[in-house]
Amino acid sequence: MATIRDVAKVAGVSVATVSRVLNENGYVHEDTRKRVETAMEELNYSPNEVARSLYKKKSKLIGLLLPDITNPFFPQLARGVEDEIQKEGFRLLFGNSDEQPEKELDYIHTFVQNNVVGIISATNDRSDTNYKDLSIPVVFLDQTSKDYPSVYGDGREGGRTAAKEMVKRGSKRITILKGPAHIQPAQDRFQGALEYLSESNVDFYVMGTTSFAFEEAKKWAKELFETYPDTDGVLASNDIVATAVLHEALRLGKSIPKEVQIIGFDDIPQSSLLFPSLSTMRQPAYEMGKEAACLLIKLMRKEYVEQNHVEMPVTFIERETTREVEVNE
Amino acid sequence: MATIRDVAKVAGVSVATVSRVLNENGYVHEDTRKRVETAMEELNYSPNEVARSLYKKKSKLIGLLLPDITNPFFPQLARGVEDEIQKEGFRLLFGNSDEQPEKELDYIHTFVQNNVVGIISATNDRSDTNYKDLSIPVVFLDQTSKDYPSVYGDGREGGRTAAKEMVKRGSKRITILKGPAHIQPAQDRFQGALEYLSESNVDFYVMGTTSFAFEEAKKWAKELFETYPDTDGVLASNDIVATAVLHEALRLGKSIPKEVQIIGFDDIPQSSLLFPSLSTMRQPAYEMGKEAACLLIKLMRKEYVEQNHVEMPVTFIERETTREVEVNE
DNA sequence: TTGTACGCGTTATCAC
DNA sequence: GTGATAACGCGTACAA
Repeated sequence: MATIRDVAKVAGVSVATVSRVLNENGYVHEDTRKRVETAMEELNYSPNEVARSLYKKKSKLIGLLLPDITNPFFPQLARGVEDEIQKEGFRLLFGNSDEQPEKELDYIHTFVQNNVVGIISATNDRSDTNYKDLSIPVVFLDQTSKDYPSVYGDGREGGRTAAKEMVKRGSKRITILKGPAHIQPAQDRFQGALEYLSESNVDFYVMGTTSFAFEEAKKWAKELFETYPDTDGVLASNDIVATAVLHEALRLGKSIPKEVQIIGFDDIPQSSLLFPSLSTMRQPAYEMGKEAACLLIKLMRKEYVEQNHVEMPVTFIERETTREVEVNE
Repeated sequence: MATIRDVAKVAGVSVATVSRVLNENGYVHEDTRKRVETAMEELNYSPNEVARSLYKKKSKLIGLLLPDITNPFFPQLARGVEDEIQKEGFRLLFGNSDEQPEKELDYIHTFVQNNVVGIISATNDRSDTNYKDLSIPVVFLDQTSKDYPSVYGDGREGGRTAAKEMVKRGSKRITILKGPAHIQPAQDRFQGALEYLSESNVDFYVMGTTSFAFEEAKKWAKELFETYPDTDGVLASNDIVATAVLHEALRLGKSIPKEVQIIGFDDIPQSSLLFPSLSTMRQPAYEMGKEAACLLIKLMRKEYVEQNHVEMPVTFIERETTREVEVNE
């Protein structure tokens, strides 16, 4: 690895001059610039980011913290973030928290230890205390926050819309699957759905759940149809749970969407591949990632941002687990 | 951020001593150690990884390069890697190459610029030239390599097994979907299947494809049944393609697995959720990730490794797109 | 327009 | 046992 000193020697100048052509600041004669540049070529020089980072107390790294990349909703988010920051020359320091506070704290720690210039976090820690003392910008993703900039889908409205679309399609005894209490977005959707159904004239049940893991979801799906056998519509807290419900309904021989309608949330890639394909509320994950990255970059540059909290639209994706709208309604 | 100097001052010792207790080397009196440790507590000190990295020319970072985390096969790999290296205190510098050589090169560049201690690469660059001049260990993942350590599923045998299982279950006119030419694992599977079918007494067709994207796969699926309408068994190059084939077959009103059997490859999470669920050759992605990480760590520590190339078993997962074995055969 | 010298926070090598 | 001090590679006052 050639250093700036080597380049200086070969070019017959001082390190300061090399640094100047490198960073394109300060005056430097055209001829010397050429000499330096050819020297760089010759030595195949490229500046040491670590030394830079040490001196400037700023790296070109951004920390990305996800609950679990294995959950199909997150790869899209991650790609959105990466594609956006990559354009600006930033790279990703990446970790999964598994929703464990210690892991989360640990990653935040390594982020600052490595001089990251910003953090994007999609974890569900509502306390935010982990981020209190940070001197770098933090953007929360897929999560609302009073104190911090954030990018999230409009869960409340999404929940309302899901409920509305289901009622519009004729379900009369709807079960809402209330997602894990500690996951804010899940609660928002639930609230939205609850609001709408409360105002409507259909019966509904509420069933609590505690995670988004498919294996667990299977159990709730089973429980759902045992406890509320007359359910004719299910508002699932996300697509994974919806998938489990769909499977269970099929297993019980129920006709979908004729006897039971199902609407999921997120529109993860596999939802369109199910059979019947899953009607769902789409969250624009990739765009959300991009948006969060944009926001973070603006924040890092201390540019003015009109809106610290960007709420992304959640749209109904009509597929095969919902019926046609009843026209005479 | 407290520095080592601050700690030294508070503890009334020199930075050298602090460094010694920090790194647990050299002699240091029990009493002074205590003083230093309490000083650290007090200042909430934690060493600056960047400075360390600069001096030692080694960070605690490992570079992970994937083709595309959005492809459902890779999140599992990534998790395997992360879980393993995390235990040893390493963190991930992460990037997607999109199979673009420039991006790949760019990421490798930032990896070395940031003093990573090792690289795990799952890209499909067969040239390997990008990695030639690296002074740090590299492990290829989901990919064979003569020159570099690597971890991969036994594609050849997987391909053979897939073909065998399909023949065993009675398909007589099998179409092999030959995956993209530049993706080695896909070619291995293809070769394996080809081998077996060549030796067997069933007819078969071969159809080329050029990517693993679902939207493209749909077209090939369509083409497949147009070109070879009498196909009664499809050996897909991976689960994404298999899914497309399954959908097309269903669309055409073919009965699965009665008229057409389908076997995928990878066993991505969604395969079990399809309807009918997809029979496939399982690659243990998570374990492969772990294995690659283990290997890399051993390499970094210059420990002896019996085997630079670890081949993981690929197993047949029998689900609903294949029939029962015909007993009287 | 260019060069010198120092500091960024650590670790390691010497003296003491 | 402990303390100066020189690296590590780079950026930047300040001097020339």
